[in-house]
Amino acid sequence: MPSKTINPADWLTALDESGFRVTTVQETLIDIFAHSEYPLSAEQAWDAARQSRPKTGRATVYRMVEKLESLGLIRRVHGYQGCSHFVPTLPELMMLFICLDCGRADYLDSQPLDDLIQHSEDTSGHHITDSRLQLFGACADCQQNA
Amino acid sequence: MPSKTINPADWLTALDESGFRVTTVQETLIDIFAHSEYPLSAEQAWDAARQSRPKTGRATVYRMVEKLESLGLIRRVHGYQGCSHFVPTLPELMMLFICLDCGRADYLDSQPLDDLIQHSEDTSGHHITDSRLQLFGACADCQQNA
DNA sequence: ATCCTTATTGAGACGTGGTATCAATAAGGA
DNA sequence: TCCTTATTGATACCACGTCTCAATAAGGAT
Repeated sequence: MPSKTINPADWLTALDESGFRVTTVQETLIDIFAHSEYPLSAEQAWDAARQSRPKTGRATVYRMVEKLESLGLIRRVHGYQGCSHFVPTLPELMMLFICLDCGRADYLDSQPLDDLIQHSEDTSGHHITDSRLQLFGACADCQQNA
Repeated sequence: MPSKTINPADWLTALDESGFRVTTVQETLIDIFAHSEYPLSAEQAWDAARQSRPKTGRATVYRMVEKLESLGLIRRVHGYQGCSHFVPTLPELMMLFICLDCGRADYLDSQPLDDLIQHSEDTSGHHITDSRLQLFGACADCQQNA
């Protein structure tokens, strides 16, 4: 499982540059998402947030998740315990693999997907503007330990 | 947009052969899903069902959707107005394209996806057991009429 | 055709995930 | 330090989906 290189400070900068105020809830939630190896739901993030910041409100967490997603900092994982879990986005690595044993996310080079999209456009005549691909299975580690 | 070849009678046969009783609600709902060119939510299917069969219950529709999905007769569309819309499954054509203009579903040959998965397994060492791919954009027709 | 068993249904209560409202709080520029 | 206003927290609310259970209706046996 490759190590992730995510810097919470960059996320705060991104929020700041988008014209949002930087608050303590944000720092808390960004820390939670940026450091999670596992897909997290808003509800789970709320639980986590209240451990260090008990008065954190539920709506705030949902608003924050929406904001982080719209800024492209976190991505929704479709089909892992529903469609409401999120993982941090890694730039340039858009293909997402989730291990169904340990639950961890892995990021794969998106070039094959880009190629697939190009090929599909060429053969179908459609103009493809958005895609989502989710891969599930057993990661290399879990296969070995099975 | 290629025409679909879906036969509602086959769906009833599939239910019958799976040991389920064949009922009038089923016929109604199968007709609705099998003939829809657009992704349909359970709620929408419920509305449609009550037009011809007013006493149809909500839970029944949800149960039926679950059954049809588990039999592989309909597929969930991820990321088009949420993740709770369904389209009929076309065997062998697993890649799904949704036009964001007209909303219609189109089915693409899944070979490129199979290749992508094979390639990802080879390069990542993960064993991939499940995948979902959704493509969105403007279909050939809508591009022309734009 | 009729009966009998039991899967399926319909109605409505319920639960959960997510949103809207609004007064209170706190960023951060003046 | 003050002032404006974005953000927050509490809570009411809503939508989607599930559970329960008595009533219904498939469909095999007679």
